[in-house]
Amino acid sequence: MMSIGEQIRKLREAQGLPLRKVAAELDIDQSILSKIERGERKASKNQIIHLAHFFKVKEKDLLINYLSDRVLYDLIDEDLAADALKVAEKKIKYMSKNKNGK
Amino acid sequence: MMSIGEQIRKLREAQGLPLRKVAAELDIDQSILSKIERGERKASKNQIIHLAHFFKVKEKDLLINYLSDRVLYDLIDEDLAADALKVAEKKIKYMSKNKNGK
DNA sequence: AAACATTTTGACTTATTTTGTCCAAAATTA
DNA sequence: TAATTTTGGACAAAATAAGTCAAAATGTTT
Repeated sequence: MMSIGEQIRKLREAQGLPLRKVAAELDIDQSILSKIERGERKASKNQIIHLAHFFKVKEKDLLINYLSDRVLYDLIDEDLAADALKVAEKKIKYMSKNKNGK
Repeated sequence: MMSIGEQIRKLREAQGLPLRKVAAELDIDQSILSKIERGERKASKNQIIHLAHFFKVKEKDLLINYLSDRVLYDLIDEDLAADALKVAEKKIKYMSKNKNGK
């Protein structure tokens, strides 16, 4: 279990690529990618998808990690975080049971 | 189980108060409160706390509902939502186990 | 139905946050 | 130490969010 930033860095280093190369692929400055990897900035969903293709891993794997990080970001410093997550799960279940995703 | 907006509206109507009154309490225009109640706008955390005091309900009750809604907002339209929530829970547990909340 | 109160809608403005560029300093590697 | 890579920060641009205001719509009384 690791953050999306850590995961990206691991993938990049596994290929021995510098920030510069991967950043160019995403068409952003290398400093931003550096910040994304260290959790100082958030990536966009499109960037995550792009990286999944580039590194040849399943979109799903990166996206789940990405989305869970975003969720945690909302709950940072909240001691009700765990409770809120539980309620969110119930709401999700309720929604997907009754409605067609609306 | 209901959204934070629905909950606020229920509380307000239970007191027979018009939007105008409660909005004045929050020091915002009534149109915004209307939108908050219908989920068209998001309330701030401070507004939620203010409302909890005003309606004399536990902060915790409103906050959990509020936070879970925010989490869902991130995950709307994501079919990986349920998976992401599960991972988020694991991360939360991991964090609160090892670290002091940092 | 007229009058009144409340709620909703939308056009518009202002703040705030996010996302990025650029470049230099720091760190790492050769 | 020279070259390469990574990080940090000042700044700009873009996107998002939050608000005001007034009019339209809806609901309620008399």
